[in-house]
Amino acid sequence: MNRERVLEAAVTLADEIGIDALSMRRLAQELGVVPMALYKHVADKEDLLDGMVEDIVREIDPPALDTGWQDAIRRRVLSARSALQRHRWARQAIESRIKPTPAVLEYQDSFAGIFLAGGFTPDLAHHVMHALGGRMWGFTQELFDGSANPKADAQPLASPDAQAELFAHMAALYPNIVTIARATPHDNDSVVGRGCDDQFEFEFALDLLLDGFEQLHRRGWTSAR
Amino acid sequence: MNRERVLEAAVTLADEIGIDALSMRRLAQELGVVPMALYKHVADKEDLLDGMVEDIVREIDPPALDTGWQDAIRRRVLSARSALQRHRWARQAIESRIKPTPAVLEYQDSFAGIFLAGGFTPDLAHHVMHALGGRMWGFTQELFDGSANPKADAQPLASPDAQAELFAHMAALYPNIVTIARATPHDNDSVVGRGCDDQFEFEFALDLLLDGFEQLHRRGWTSAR
DNA sequence: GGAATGAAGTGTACGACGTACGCCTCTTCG
DNA sequence: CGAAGAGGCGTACGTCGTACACTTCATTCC
Repeated sequence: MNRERVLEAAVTLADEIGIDALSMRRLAQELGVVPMALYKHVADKEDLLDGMVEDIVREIDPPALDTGWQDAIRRRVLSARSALQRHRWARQAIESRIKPTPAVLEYQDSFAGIFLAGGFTPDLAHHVMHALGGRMWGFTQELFDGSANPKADAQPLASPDAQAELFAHMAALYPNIVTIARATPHDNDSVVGRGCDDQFEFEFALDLLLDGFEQLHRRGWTSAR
Repeated sequence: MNRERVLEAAVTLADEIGIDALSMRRLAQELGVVPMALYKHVADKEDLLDGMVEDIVREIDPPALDTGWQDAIRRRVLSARSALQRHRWARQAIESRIKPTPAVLEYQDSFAGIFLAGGFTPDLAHHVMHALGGRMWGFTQELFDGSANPKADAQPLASPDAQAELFAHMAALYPNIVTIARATPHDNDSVVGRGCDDQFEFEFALDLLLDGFEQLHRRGWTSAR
């Protein structure tokens, strides 16, 4: 057993039971070993999580070299997104990290490299990377997306009557939300439920930003310091 | 003692010691009461956190009525931002919520209302709200901003020699990051440290998005469904 | 060949944590 | 006055991360 095996087991275990249910004890059990044995390969739980994030980041495709910056960024981000979708816990794990680790720095560096190679000034490259924010990692901050949390199972689905009443209630309290919800295809049954196409929303915002970047770039934008 | 007092105490305690250090036991102690007493006013810890988030959301200014949508949104978002800056733990707390609560729904509803009143179709309003994502709450997903975590104190600050060596090391491994870091004013001493003006970055991205929204709106953009 | 070394795994134990469950002590009201 | 219910208390259980001291056991060096 070595660090690699521990991290690998942790990743697949987190895939199965979620990051909150992942404990040192549970992981040790999975590896057929006593809990304290893990500490020979991992400094503490924080270090374990750091390592897990590193593993995920390394799953992201390297940047494409044969295209313009805009396409390269776009592809890279979408690759990151698909990695994060293979491991639903990863968003939360990434957000909880406090110190950058080598793989993460490397990722950010190559990201910066794409912009610089595309002719961006370091100044502009800096700001656009901030603007991308979490989107650089393939996620937006979606509030209340139960998908990340396994215990957000679909509840028993109330009777049609109760559902109609709930709807009326919502419409009275939150008319604008209901207006918007009505305008979106509701494959799902609930009013508040996610009838949204996450991928579409993600690309919508991403492209909006990328186009904005392109305009600033063309205009030779610079921060007035 | 009542729910209100409990929530209020929880909020100020979290302001002081951070959200991770906030335990039911610690909170009870602060209120001069035995831990189990809290459970008469709060269903469980999740409920406590829900309530705390509600309190914070209610601190956000109501929308301005005498301006265009763009200004109204901008002001509201910046108001949310300042609320979240008064309570550093709030971002993490918000992100950890799983079910929307009334104050949160109300906030989102009034947000939607601004777009709709500004002439946005429900379709476009829907997508732009997704695009704002966490920015609607006044934060971007800043990775590794130790500010949220009190234990990320400035470390002893290595000797100039060691610092130069670290710098050379960074430059070798992460040339692009260093290039960018060099181009930004480094009030701070560390290479990786935050020499960034968070407020500027936030508004940069916000305005980029708002301008993008405006263009889509003018062009009568609609999702091709 | 035998002792020293060090890495890998074990066992026990401690101090947190959230909270179930039952009890007590008031206030309120008929 | 007596019943009821609300608010606070005490104890206890199971879980967590991990400190610390121990046993193995393979490798290395004389």
